[in-house]
Amino acid sequence: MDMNTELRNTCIDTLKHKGPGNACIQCGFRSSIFTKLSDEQFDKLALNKTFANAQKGEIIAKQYSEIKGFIFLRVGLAKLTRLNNDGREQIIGIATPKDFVGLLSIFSSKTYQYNIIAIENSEFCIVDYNLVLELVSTNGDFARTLLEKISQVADLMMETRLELERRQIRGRVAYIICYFANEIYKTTRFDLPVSRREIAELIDMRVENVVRILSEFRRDNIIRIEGTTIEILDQEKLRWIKMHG
Amino acid sequence: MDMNTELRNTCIDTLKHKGPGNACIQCGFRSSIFTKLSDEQFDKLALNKTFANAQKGEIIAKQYSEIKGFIFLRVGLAKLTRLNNDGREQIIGIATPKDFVGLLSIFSSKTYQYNIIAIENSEFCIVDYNLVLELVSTNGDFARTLLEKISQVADLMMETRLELERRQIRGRVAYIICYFANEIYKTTRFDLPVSRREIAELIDMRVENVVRILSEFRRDNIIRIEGTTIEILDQEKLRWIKMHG
DNA sequence: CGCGGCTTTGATGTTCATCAAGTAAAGTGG
DNA sequence: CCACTTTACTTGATGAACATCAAAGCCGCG
Repeated sequence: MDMNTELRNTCIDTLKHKGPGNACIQCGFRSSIFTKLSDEQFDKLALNKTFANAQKGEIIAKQYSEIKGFIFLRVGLAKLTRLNNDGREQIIGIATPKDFVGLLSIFSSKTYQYNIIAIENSEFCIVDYNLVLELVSTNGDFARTLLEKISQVADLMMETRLELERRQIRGRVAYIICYFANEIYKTTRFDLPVSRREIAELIDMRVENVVRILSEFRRDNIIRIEGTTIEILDQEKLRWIKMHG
Repeated sequence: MDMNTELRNTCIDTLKHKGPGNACIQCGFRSSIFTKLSDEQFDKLALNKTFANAQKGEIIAKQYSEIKGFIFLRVGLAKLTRLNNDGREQIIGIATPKDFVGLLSIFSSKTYQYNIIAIENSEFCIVDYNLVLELVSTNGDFARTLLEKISQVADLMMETRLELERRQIRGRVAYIICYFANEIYKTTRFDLPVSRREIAELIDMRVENVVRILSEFRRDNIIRIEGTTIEILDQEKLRWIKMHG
């Protein structure tokens, strides 16, 4: 966690510095969607943002609560969830570092459409909502960047849902394991940040079946499980199941 | 179809008129997302748009083909589809009059992410892509309107997918019938514009099961079916199935 | 007429949710 | 520190929901 604390210090420092153009470079905040802002505009933004962190399991934002600002996830992982009418919790997606969490629906409503809950200890910045709106109105290039970003997020989200929908349980579990390995941790061996129940909620299946498939994968030497750690042993076979399972 | 031809004439007329602020009022084109444009800006847009129509079944835009412009559906209905890796056609959603079809992913890629196919005889306008981009850059208020619109579309799309996902087949079929009745035709008696197969693709089920459930609904006097016409007889029961089925 | 596409119904097997029960791990209060 | 509760994980058995296969009727069209 050396890098994380270093990042935090960097960003907190820049809050005091407020040297034009230097702020928040290392944590990727500026390069995420704010490249088209002038130094003055960006500094104003940087000064009006607040820093916060959340322990694993902590709620960062509640569904239907008023939107206070844009949430930029600096370090950690968070899940987006929503409560169904029938009382079941559904996980929409997972936010990774450098994401603006819930960006997609932020312009359509005064309230968050989803719960945002940390699934790893997380650090994030909250940028004032009205300030961003003002910038959209006054800086067209920034607005265009934002449009592109939102469009990308939407595409990715739909793609994920549609891909999951058409798969059966084996394919879905394989999909999720690959997702964590390739998209998030970029390694074949990682600590699962979510419980079996959460995996089930993420792929719209039942806990028991998720467990069953994981056991099956283990029995077939496709993965190894040690506590919360998962290691992919047979990438080929897993990919095959992901595509055809 | 009197109203439709009237609308078409209206819009085609305005192309010749180009009187500031008067163009395309009746077909809802301007009020959709262009309210924040100056009259000059809007007129330039209106002059650079092309009018087209598509017969039922005709392809308006192909997945992965280059984006020529923003497609504004004036009259008719269109489905958004995509081809899965396994060769199955999946229907993402249905576009209704006054929709900018595929707006959601239009800023993220140079190519259309979905097929757009007319499921009723349709009329649409295509607005030049680069012109809109230019307007985004130069008119911040317009950009903001666009952001709100995209955000709404994204929310609605996700909502629909998530709602469908968690239902079983009876609930899904009921959901779709209600959707056509309430959202599209706004009457309890209407002509289904889609085949049984298309309903199946829309709700991610098999044709046979869709047919079975429709027959079941008919047997239980929930709906009446005459050819392609569907009439809802027991709205209460249908709504109940939609919610709890 | 005959062909292909769409629709419909029945029979059958697979997949998955549910129920049940038990183990392990982790927190809680005395 | 230990009994006690709670929560997560795991496996098996059973039934419900759905896909698949098969077959037949219908309709439009060349």
